[in-house]
Amino acid sequence: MTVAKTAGPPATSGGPAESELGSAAQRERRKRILDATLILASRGGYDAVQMREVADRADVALGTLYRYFPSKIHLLVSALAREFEQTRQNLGKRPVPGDTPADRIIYVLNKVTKNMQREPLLTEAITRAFMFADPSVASEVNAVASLMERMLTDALHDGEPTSDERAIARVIGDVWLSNLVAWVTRRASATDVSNQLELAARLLLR
Amino acid sequence: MTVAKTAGPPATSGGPAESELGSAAQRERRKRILDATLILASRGGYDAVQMREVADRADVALGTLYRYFPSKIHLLVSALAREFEQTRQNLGKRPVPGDTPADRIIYVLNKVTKNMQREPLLTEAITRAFMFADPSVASEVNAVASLMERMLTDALHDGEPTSDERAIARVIGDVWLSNLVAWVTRRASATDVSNQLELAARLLLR
DNA sequence: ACAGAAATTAGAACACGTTATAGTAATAGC
DNA sequence: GCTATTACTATAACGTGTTCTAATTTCTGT
Repeated sequence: MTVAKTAGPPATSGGPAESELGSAAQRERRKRILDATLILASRGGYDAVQMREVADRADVALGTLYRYFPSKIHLLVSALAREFEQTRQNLGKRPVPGDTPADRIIYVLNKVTKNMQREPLLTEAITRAFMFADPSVASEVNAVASLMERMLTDALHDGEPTSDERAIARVIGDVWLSNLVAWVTRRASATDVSNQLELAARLLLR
Repeated sequence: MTVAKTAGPPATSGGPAESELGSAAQRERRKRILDATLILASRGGYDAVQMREVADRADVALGTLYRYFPSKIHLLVSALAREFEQTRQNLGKRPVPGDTPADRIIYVLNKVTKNMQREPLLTEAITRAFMFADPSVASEVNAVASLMERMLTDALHDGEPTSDERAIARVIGDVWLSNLVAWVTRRASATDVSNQLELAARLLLR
């Protein structure tokens, strides 16, 4: 006889403002978990993020880890979301340099790409999780995707983007993602990625 | 003391013509393995492709399966390569209909997309494998990627594509891949995918 | 302050990809 | 044909993601 699930802990997905869910202790736990995840990921990539190890480092029981993040994929994608949020805030601080929309987009893309090259193993871990996600992670993945889209449309100009611009941003986001995957699997070098992105931006924004 | 690896069986990766590697019995085994893989994948998706089950159905020992395909990912990507090869041959039979390059590209994209929607679980299995691949699968992945690129440049017109055209084809391939992933994870509907692809094609080929 | 509910813990248990081992069959070079 | 090498089989074993259980702690409402 199946029993209704318990109410559950701070939901993983993207409610209004994650920072205010649950008690202080719970927010602390969540933070420790994500911190441990990022440390392990930057040191050893996807394979090094082992659930038992994450739980240990975060000082929570394995069961608790799973209560907060129902799978390794959820965990990594959520970690990505947190990082991304931060990147975007950093970018948002000052206006994007560049004279044309294409230049500004390329600037943003290069910035993000360089960021990821600084932590290749972290990028590998997170990218693979992102790409391996199944429907149960859809909301987290969508959160990241629309963050990306917003980052790109913001680079085009101030204010609301037109629907054409949003389409362009999405296409560029797609190209970026594909190239990220290619880079992670070493099918493309860093300069390959830059070139491809620049080329795509110029093709779309001419 | 590490001993040199044995010569090994029919290599998985993309030599000149796969069909002629190894003895007839080996080619048979390889075929049975890939057939079993596709059957399981179409029935239950990625998770249903279990190595023990594949080996059973293909009437080979588990060890043999691993001798032919060093991992589940290799297996699925190789299965994809075989299918893709076939799709391309089907497409190649008659000239692509459509008056403009954009129309022809869109035609091809819709064709491929419809194909994949006919076997959603198979597509899910294969897409996830493709996206989860690590550097050790790079050559197989590259083989599929360039097949895709060729399919798209062929749709533009006869003969050798210019470098701009190849860039466009690659961008469209990227968009296609991203949308495929989105479709598989149910973040995008079939019509979403069609629309996105059409939009991208028009933006790039105007 | 207390009872009941929910969350957390420690640890066993399970599933499936992968690796390792020992024995048997097929094959190739002579 | 004979033997050394290679391929294959059957099966056990291991690692890590995930689930389950029982006991304990923390929280919540009164």
